[in-house]
Amino acid sequence: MLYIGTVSATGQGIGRPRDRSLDGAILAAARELLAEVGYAQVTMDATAVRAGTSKAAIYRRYKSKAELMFAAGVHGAEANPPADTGSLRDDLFALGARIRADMSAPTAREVAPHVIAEVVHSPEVSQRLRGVFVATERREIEAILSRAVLRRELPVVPTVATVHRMLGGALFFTIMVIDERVDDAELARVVDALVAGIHALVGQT
Amino acid sequence: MLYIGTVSATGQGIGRPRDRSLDGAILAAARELLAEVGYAQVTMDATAVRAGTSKAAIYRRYKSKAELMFAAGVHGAEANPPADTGSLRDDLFALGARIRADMSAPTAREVAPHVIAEVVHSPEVSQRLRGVFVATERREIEAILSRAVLRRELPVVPTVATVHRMLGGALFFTIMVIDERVDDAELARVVDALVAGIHALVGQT
Amino acid sequence: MLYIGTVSATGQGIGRPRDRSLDGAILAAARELLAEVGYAQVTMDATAVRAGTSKAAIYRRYKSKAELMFAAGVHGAEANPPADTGSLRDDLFALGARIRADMSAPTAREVAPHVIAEVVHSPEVSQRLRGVFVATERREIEAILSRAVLRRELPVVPTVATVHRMLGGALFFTIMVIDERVDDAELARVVDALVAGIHALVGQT
Amino acid sequence: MLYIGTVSATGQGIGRPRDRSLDGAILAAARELLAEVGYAQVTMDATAVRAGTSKAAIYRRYKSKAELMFAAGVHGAEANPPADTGSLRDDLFALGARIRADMSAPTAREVAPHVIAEVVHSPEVSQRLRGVFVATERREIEAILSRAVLRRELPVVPTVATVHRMLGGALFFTIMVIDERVDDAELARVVDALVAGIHALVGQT
DNA sequence: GAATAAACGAGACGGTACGTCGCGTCTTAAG
DNA sequence: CTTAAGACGCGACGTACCGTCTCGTTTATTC
Repeated sequence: MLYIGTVSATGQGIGRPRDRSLDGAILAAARELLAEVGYAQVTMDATAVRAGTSKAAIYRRYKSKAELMFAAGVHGAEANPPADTGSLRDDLFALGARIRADMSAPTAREVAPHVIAEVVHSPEVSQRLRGVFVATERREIEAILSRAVLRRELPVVPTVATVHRMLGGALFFTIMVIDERVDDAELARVVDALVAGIHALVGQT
Repeated sequence: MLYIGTVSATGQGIGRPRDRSLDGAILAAARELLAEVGYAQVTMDATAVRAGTSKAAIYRRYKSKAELMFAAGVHGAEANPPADTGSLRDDLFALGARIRADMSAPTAREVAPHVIAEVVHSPEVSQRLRGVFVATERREIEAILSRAVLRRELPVVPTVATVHRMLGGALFFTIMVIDERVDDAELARVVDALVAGIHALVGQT
Repeated sequence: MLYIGTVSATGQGIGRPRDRSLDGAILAAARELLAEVGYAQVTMDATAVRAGTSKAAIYRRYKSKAELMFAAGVHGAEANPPADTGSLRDDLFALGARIRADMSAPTAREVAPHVIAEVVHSPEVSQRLRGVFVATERREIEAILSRAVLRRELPVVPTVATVHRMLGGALFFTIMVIDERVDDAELARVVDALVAGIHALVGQT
Repeated sequence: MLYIGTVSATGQGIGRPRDRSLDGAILAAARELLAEVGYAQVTMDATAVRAGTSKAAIYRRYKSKAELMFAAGVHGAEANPPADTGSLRDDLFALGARIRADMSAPTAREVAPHVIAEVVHSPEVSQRLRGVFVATERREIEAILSRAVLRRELPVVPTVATVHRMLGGALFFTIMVIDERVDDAELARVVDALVAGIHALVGQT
């Protein structure tokens, strides 16, 4: 879900080459600890020990604990846009189901609050968040809405940001803040209401 | 907005009574520092100095920095339910505007992420959050929806939780996560879509 | 052994009179704790609780922890000069045995090091120590030596301070510093050597 | 004079080696502060600042303030046994003069009381004290007495411990407890008495 | 008998130091 | 040049204790 990205250059060239297997070991160790003890209790020392390496190796790859945690909180950030289901309603449901899954991942639940805590202080984090994560979701929503227009379900594409807010917000808020699970029935209610809202936004009664 | 609550007992009874003026001084100091330097940079020592007291006095009232920050992040938690505006749409707009204001407060923006970070680990925090903050908002929404039913705008009261998720979620997500401001026009779009969604939920076309 | 003395005035006169039973309760509590946990681990709060009273009552009697500990470390400071045994050697042995007993008392062993730690910094403590404790012992030694002169064991009274240093020092050093017990045989050796030394000091071969 | 010894392992081997220059800086800082403000007023923070380092570096070397103070109270513990002066009396005077100097050192006067305060509670401290400090002095006294036997001043070597008690005790007691200076005349009196006592111990009239 | 004045218990208060912990950097030897 | 190991500077945390204070209450003496 989140993708904030690592920072360090590859370091290819002269000298001893970087041990690529450490990349995975470090991330795996970080993810495990994240899930086991939680963000605040993860320490760089413990991560290094778990990964069978040293702090120096970690700091050569991530410039801070926050960077490492961000990286560890990311699934793969791979763009796997849900396929066309044939209707606006089902497309939104499929997207909602994927977002729900992403947000429910333990590592995501650990890391997300700390990312949004930094948003206020770091324009850079704020921009990376919008540029990668938000932009991806909005692109997917735009694709879904465009398909609906092609399908003649909608006359025009409504404000993408508004749709995004309502779908993503409802899920984020419920899962992260209210700490409730979203079952399929509830997701269906949200999506149904959202579809009605979308029609209202584009001026259909 | 947030109310997590202090923990310490009142201490009434025998012995020197708590200096009630310190309660305010400590909270004020914490709020000022929170707004000035941000959650992570607030220190208990600095708070004590700013409040003109000592760490011991703070720890007599809050059992950790987190508790103090939570308390400081609370506005007043006063229930000031928006008055009846005469229509469902305007009632929701007014409520949305108040929630927007609460969430935009600097102290709330600082503290909220840390609260939701603890939700996963502390059932107690989770319950306090739901029991106070969420319950209050849902009660207000229920009142609004009930008035709409009385007004014959709606045939029955729809699922309150769903409405809450969509309104609160859209605002929280936009303000805290996406880090965008919500102007009146955008709030109107959200509320309009939500009203349409509410009608859909209760089975009107 | 040590007598440093309490400080507070009696407080007789108008108002509620001091509860004299507290005097004993406080001292007893302090002595018990001193023996149980040691000087550093005795706290004023614990002493108050043990004595069934409050810190205020203690601080009305002693102006600091050090004062209380000093008082608690004192036996009775009662002057009970050993009776005339009939010979210099036996008089010194009897005195040595009493000093040995005083120094071996658990409370004395706890308090004495802290008293001598203050000697360097507080001329007042230094003077009180010399004026009460040292002066008493030297008076006793002078009495013993005078009796020996009367008995014709010695031609004149030697330097009292030197005799005091050697007897008191040997015992203090062995018990407090070297942490060895002084049995009667060893005490006898010390006293015998001291008697010979005394004769040397007054010029007898 | 006192040697209690540091505790931490050398830390030789892999990893960044201990900065040996810090060892000296920390000890020097501790000694300075000890002499300037006294044991109780020395703080670990101030010591760290004075040494140009951090508390962590100190605690890596000493496991508590007491350990550091003990180490700082030690002169050099270098065994510099006084040379043969040609007579028992002068050998003892020379040794007494050196002990007097050691005990008069400000750091020793500060630390010694606290060491002997711990003797009662810590068998380890008690043993270290006896094993290093007492053993060294007794070895020196034994050497002196053996030379006297070779010189035919004495028929046999008397009980070393008794001689040690009387010499060391008289000095310790006078300097640390009674808080009086020991001038050469007084030291001579003590030594003369002691020599007579030694002869008595070995059976000469 | 009421007023006064101080002792009492309980416990909060300001201050200060302790010892611990984690971050991110630096330094070594080994590869 | 990377790695493993671990020391380093920094700075905050939460705890503990001292000696003071502020209450409400109790207990004598004085008016």
